[in-house]
Amino acid sequence: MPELDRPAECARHLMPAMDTLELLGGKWKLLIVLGLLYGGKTRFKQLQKSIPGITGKVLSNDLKDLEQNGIITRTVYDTSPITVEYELTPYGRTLEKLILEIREWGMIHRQRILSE
Amino acid sequence: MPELDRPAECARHLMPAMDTLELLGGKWKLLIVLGLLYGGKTRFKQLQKSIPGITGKVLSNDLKDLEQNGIITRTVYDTSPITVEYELTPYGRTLEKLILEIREWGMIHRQRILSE
DNA sequence: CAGGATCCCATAAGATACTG
DNA sequence: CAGTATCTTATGGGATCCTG
Repeated sequence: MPELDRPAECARHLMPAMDTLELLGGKWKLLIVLGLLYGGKTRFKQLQKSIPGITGKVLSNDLKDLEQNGIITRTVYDTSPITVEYELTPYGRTLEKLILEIREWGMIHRQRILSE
Repeated sequence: MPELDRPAECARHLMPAMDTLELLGGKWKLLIVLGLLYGGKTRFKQLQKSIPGITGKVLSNDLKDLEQNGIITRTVYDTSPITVEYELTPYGRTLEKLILEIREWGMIHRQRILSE
């Protein structure tokens, strides 16, 4: 039996996971997507309020990043003052299962911590 | 219809996700767990080779962290030189579904990127 | 309202050398 | 082999102020 081809193993097993980590990495991105999953189309300020602790700058940066990755869309309305709404794309919504799973595990983990 | 109780919403929806992020956060922890999922009981050096790019220091730190969180066990064998093996705990294995899901999404994402 | 511009800092992570 | 110690750097993120 030949040794495992490590580089190939890496490409097939680890790299896709790294891709996801890169896309949703950082402290807030996943929570932003989660917020949009629950809130639907949401304005900037409203989104910020739904994620206690996040600053405007970080939210702005992360939203840009998510938009460039095709996860969300940004729509500007020419009101006065202007309003901007963010929304998950269909592609972004493919993250739903994953994110709910992450949250689910966290809930179980919380039970475990509390019952210790 | 009353306004949503934001703090409570936060606690129920966002905090569990943050918990998981904290536990698996950083650049490598998830890959370490993934490596142990695939490789089973694994020695330090072997684990390092299975995760190209990770340095000994980071691997060591992350393993300590995962051990303290009950995700993995560390077993020292009194050979010469000593060998140390790491293994997922049953609790750690509850992360399997989640981690495979993360990888799965990354694979689909990869397809999407390549076919653009 | 939605964010850009700045400044600042803590910390994660990399490089390297060393040890029981 | 399985780490630890030390140093260095990059950057993610926080705080604050400003603007169309």
